[in-house]
Amino acid sequence: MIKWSDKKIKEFRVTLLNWYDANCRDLPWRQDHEPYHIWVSEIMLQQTQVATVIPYYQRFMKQFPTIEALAQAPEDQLLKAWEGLGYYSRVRNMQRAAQQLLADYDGQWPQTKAELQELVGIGPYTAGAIASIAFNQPEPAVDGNAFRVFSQLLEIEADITKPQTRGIFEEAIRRIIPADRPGDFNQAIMDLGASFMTAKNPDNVHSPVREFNQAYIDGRVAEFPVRSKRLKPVDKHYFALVLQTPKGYLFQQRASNELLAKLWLFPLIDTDQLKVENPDLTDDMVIEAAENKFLADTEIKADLQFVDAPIVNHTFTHQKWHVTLVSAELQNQPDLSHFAGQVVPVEKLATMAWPTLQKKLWTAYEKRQIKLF
DNA sequence: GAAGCGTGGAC
DNA sequence: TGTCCAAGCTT
Repeated sequence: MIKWSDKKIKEFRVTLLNWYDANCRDLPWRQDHEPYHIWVSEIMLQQTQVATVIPYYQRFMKQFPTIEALAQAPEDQLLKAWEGLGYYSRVRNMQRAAQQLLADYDGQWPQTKAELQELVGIGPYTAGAIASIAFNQPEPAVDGNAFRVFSQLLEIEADITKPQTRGIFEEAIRRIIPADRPGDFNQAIMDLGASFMTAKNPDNVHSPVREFNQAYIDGRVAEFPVRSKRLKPVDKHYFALVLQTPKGYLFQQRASNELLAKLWLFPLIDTDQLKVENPDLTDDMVIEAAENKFLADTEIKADLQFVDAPIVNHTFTHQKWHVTLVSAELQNQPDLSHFAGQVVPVEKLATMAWPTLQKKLWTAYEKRQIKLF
């Protein structure tokens, strides 16, 4: 498959690793090869930029310095430490894997890629990264950087969004990766992909591996990697009800099978669904219908004076939410025995793990215009 | 195998 | 504002 001669492969390794030795990034998780450190960093780095991860990693390591600390941590503390990173199942899975490591492996890490992949949250990329960086195994670690770099070096035209394409890249990399420094090799590819061979505005003129970059030589860099287009996010519409009571704010927990699973948000009403259930509903009646539905569902007996309706937009990977925020202050504590949620005192708000949407809702709430008349 | 899952940076 | 992408994994 790969056309490179043995001589060219050797020259590439030397060129890449010499460059890496002189120019590798000084990152907090590169201070040692502790599998726990490599693991936590790799999980955080999934679909997340290095600059974003650094402060999270440093705080996380202070708070949960060992596998044991991670395994024993209360989930709300873990989620608070993960707040704002997104893909919250990552930290839940990581804790499960930590417990798995202690229970099934007596805290001793398995060192092969296949065994590592058995742990929840560790897929082919992360298993390859841990195996090569922490355990010196000659395993490929194919992330977005590796897809981009090798697709250009070797002009691989397979669509990288297809699951089966990974194997093509892994096979090629297995012939190139050096047995003596596999971890450095994989990390060098990632540093290359983050510096010269970037997705946007690459600088191949100064790239240390420009002579090996067939796509660059052929003037075809922009053609690689081949990737099918992603779908546009679907629009969704909600009302968020901010209810302040003497004992605190009302929150509802997201279901475990939906977006932002098990996180706590202001109560939301799906107004798209409301319109499906009641096709005659006009736009200016939706707000009242939403409020009435909420009061009916919760059996809260109160004369709510909702004010304002700022709209908070938030885009997830597959959905674009348009959330109209309405708020009311209840002077007397209502009967909440039929309310499926919790009342959070003001002083406890800061201990909750708020996804970015909830932060935006809170900001909009604080900025709301108080109508005096 | 396709779809679902968060967020922020860069342009 | 829109679009693409970033050290992907699970179902």
